[in-house]
Amino acid sequence: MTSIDLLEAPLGMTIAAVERDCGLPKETLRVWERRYGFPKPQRDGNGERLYPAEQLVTLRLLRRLVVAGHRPGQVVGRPDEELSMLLGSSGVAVARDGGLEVELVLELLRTHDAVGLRDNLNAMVLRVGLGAFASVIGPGLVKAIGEAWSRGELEIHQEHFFTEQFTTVLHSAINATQGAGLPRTGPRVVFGTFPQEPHALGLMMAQAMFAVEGCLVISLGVQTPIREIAAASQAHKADILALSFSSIIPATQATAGLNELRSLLPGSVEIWAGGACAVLRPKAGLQVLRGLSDIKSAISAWRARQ
Amino acid sequence: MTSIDLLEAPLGMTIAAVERDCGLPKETLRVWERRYGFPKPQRDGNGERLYPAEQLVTLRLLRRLVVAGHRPGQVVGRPDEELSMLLGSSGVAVARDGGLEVELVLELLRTHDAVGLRDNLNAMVLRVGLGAFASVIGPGLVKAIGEAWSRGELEIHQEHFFTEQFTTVLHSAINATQGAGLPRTGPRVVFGTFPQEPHALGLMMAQAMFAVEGCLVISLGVQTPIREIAAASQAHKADILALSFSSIIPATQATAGLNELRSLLPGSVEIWAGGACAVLRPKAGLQVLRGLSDIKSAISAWRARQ
DNA sequence: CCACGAGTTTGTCCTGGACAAATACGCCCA
DNA sequence: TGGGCGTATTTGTCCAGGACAAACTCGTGG
Repeated sequence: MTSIDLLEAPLGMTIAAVERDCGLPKETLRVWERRYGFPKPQRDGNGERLYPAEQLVTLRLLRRLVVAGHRPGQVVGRPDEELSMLLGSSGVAVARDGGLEVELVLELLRTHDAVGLRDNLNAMVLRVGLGAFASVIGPGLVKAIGEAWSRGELEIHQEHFFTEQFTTVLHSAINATQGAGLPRTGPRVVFGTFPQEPHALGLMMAQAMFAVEGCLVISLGVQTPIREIAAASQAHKADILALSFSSIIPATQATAGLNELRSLLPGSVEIWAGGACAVLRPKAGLQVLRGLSDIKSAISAWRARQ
Repeated sequence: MTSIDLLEAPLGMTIAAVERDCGLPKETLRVWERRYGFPKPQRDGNGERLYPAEQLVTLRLLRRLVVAGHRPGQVVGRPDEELSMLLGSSGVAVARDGGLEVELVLELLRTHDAVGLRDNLNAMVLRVGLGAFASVIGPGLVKAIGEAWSRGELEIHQEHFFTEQFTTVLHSAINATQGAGLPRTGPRVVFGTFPQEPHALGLMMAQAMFAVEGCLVISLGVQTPIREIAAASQAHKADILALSFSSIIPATQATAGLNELRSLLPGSVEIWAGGACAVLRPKAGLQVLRGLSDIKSAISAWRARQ
């Protein structure tokens, strides 16, 4: 019941707020400070850590590097410029290659053009179709905006605003595909994420991909306890349970959770996992999709199996 | 990097697994053990806690009770039967007065009828209009489902599922009102909630009410830092900043945050607050809306003032 | 009946130590 | 030179027990 970090004081954010913001557990933040001398937060009157904004920027960089495979001992403590260089060189080629759509959306965000953003997102769906929007344009936008944010080129509120608009447009399109009377030719699919996984956009884009293939999509939203996911899959008589993993979820927890789910569900329910979490491995009773574009063919394969 | 808590070992689950499963933070689990003597997990060879399955069942009951308002000191340590009874009786003057829509939706949730729920929600919007749906039916549904959940009549996953469907339908309707070319006669309104406020449904219903009145709605979603809310309001040249408060946010923090926002924003931006948080009081530069139905007349008053 | 102050409860934070899983490194052998 | 394998280092997570402030309860007085 310690003070909630409202009005994120100019002095800094509490350790809990940093955990939320950067996705680094409190324990890791403390042990990094002990071992590497960074982060070095100030302390409030009660000796509690207060992380200033600059260190948050560095921590976000560090997290991306660690996720990308660098070891903390090698990168924690280096200056920001060096970290950015490492990030740039560490594969994934920043390269503003996003295409026209990405440039357009970034410009609309920079100019705070709410009307333009909504109209253009809706227009993109109509122009290229929901499938291409959700599997190509959407991931490109999400990636580019995440990178722009971690480079400090976008404010938090601009990212929030984008997420909200994107969500609205996607929900609207998904709802339209599922209307009464439309034929349903595909499997019943239940969607969810693990309790530690708050990232909703990947899940929604996956939903869209299944929806355009004529599936019945049943979403639980994000952060559902594992046995609730299992219970929902059975209650809805799902053919497939689709789970989304971003890179923030530790690989060990992802595999542990998947194992538990597999043991809770009958073999008739297939489990499909996808997302940026690169460490997932297919095994008996678990199908791993490398990207949103794989969904179409995976559904075809499922149909063939029936 | 501790052991993977795979398939709920017969000996028990690690503390991290319990945190995920029950939603109780590790620190709370340890301090409950220290203070109340429960939970009392076994220890592995290394002295680490291993929670047996029975204690997990109790912990899930306890969490529901605490969320429902019971204090840990009163309930931790009681036998399971007693806890279940408390859960059953904690319904505060139930009164299933919800009307036909509420009964219908509860029944659809009980029978896990995904298609029926979506079709009926969409049909309700068409039948009564978005305004009545968002100000009358929506709040009734949310309230009834929250109560049913706290009585244990609905599972967590059923509530998740409802939230997701309701969100999709509402987003779809809001998106339709804001299409290109439609006339906009009302103010520009930015929406958000404070960082401690994760409840999105109230915010979305408010959005819908403003949208049907011809406003330009610009949502930041939930849990935006206060100075990001202020920055967004100015960047989007908002006429009104609309904030939603559920009852989970302490009144002191709500007022403190509102004061800070008022001081950050120019007088030309009105601040409107609403939601279940009953303690809000209007003051200079702050308008308090008692319910979603007040929004229509408040917008008329705003128009008259211009 | 409501407001206010003292007392209790409760969640979160702290330190510094420990350990096992994961990773890197050196070595031997082909 | 290159590929397995045993050892050394790194790193995330856990532990105990103490502390404190926010939130809540309850009794008192206007």
